[in-house]
Amino acid sequence: MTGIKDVAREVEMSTATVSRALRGLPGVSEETRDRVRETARRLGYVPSPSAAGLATGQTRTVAVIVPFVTQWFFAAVVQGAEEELRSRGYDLLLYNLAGDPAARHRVFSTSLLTKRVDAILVLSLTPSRDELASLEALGKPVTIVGADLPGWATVRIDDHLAASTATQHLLDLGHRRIAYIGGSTEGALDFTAPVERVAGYRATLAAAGVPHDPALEADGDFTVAGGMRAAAELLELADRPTGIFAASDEMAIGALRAARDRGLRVPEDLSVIGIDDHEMADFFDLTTVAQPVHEQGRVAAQLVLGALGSDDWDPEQVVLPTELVVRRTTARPCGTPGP
Amino acid sequence: MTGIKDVAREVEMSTATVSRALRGLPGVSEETRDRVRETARRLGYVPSPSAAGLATGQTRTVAVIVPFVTQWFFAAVVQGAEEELRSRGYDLLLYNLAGDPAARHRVFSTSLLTKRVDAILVLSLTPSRDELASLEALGKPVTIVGADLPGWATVRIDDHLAASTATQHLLDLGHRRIAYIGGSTEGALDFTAPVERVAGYRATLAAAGVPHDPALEADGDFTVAGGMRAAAELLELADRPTGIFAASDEMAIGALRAARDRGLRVPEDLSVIGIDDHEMADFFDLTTVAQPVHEQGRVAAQLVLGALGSDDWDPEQVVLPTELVVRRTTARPCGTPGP
DNA sequence: CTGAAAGCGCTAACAT
DNA sequence: ATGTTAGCGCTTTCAG
Repeated sequence: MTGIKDVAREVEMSTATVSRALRGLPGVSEETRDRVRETARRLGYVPSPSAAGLATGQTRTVAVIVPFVTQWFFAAVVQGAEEELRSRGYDLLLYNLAGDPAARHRVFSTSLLTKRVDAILVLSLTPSRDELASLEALGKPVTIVGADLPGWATVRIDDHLAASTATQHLLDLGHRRIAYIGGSTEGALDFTAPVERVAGYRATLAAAGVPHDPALEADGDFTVAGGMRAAAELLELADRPTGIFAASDEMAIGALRAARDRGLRVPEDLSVIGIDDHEMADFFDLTTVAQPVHEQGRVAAQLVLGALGSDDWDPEQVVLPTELVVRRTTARPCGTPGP
Repeated sequence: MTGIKDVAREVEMSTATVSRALRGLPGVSEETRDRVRETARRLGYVPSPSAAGLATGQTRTVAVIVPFVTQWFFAAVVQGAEEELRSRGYDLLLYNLAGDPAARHRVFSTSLLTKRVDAILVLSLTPSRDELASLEALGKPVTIVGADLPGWATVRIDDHLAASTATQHLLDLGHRRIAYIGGSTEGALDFTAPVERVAGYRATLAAAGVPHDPALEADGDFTVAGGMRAAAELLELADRPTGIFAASDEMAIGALRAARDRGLRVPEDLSVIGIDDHEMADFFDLTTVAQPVHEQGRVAAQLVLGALGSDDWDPEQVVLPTELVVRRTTARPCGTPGP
């Protein structure tokens, strides 16, 4: 295994010079730098991250904590973050919680991450008070994707607005019986999104003078199967909804299926709208409120890397825009006169 | 930041003893061990991976190289691997190629990974000759998921058999015009699967005495959109197929949509079968050949960790079973008498 | 069963 | 512009 000493010996210089030359530090003649670079390349020299890390206290690695990699949304955010990190020479350590509370506890509680990474990206889960304290205690830059946490660096969409946009779209089409499929607003993995989205739904309905009907709110667990179950219930209601707003595209897709199973036509008998603009949304002709998924990963990585640069970091709160994408699962309810 | 010295001072012992005690090495009295453990816990001591790595030459980290994290299959394999690795105290460094040839080249060519990880997991992409040479040169345990590479540790399914099972299922139902949607068999990310699957399809057809028709083979790029495009072409054929075998569920789902767009009923007018048992397969009532996805990740991790234990490693080739899952997208072609 | 001391491979002051 | 000299925090002989 060739080390820095081998390179130094070869160019007949000290390891210090080699180190400086290779890292582009000032105080090395151009000629020396070239010679060192060339020699290092020829010898196949690769610096040891362990040694460099021990000497500098930096690992050039960031931890990405994600609830479920298998969910498209998270995978896409991870991908965005990975691109940005790699382009800046950072490695990405993946911590997949996969709904395991023990895993979650381990990752947050012990300072497992302290000496392992330079910064942390937390995806779409709101850390508990204790967990926030642990994160803070790490004394490392942390960026949270998908949560609204004053004082912390966050990147997210305006969930309240997104929900409002979706609900308003249905209202504008003439719907009044509008159901909501969301996720439980508490639990081991408590996102901010569920809370804000249901609030946006309610507020928009209220603003339109539509009375709130708790029977129209169902829990779809943010999965296709859950969305299907929830929609099935809603569609059994005596006074069934004419429109369903699902807080995620996956649940909306489940709702589509539930409608089909009952012989309901979409959008003639039932309108369905989601949030995300999932990979498969176009495929399902699903009307949705699109959010920049990949972009959230990139921006989060940028934020956290920015912090690594300057020492007086001001945790920024980035809110990325959403956009209504009208496809073919929403229309005026039957019997409504056209515009 | 509390280090091993702090713990040593506290228990009034040498750092050597503390190190031994904490790592469960022999030669430490039970009493001392307990006291050290307790003190370390109290002080919130966490060993520095950089320092330990420098001293031992081990990083307790494994690299996982994946073509696209956003594809469910890969994400699921990663999740399986992550669980296994974490349970054994290893960290997972994610390298997402995302179709970027430059990224791929960087990861494989330079010995970037040499001093960074103890072992490597390569998912579902067949390394080129050069890449294999680089991997070999690392001198670290490597396990490849989804490829059949004699001499290397691999875990995969029998792709030929899976394709054969799918094709035979269609044949058994009475289909004769059976189309195949696969992926290009060459390219930057050349999997083993495409090659083996198309071969299985052809062989099974041949064995049944069905003449080979190149017009019935289309490229679906292993994506939903690609599957839809490919199926659209196939269904425009004058003598169109009565059955479509897609080499992945995502392409099969695309085919389903293409059929629907043309007003074809599935399975009455067209049978469709895939491979994977994708998360959404059940939802689409898709008949498929299921493969153990999560399991492949776990087993791959086990293999590679096993290698880390013993020094005379015998690279094992694990083939996991597949299973035909008949749902409701396949049936006898119209006009065929029942059994 | 425990301790002293010598590194692991690199970086960072401080010299020159 | 380059070299010398200490470490970084842990593990590991080798002694005792």
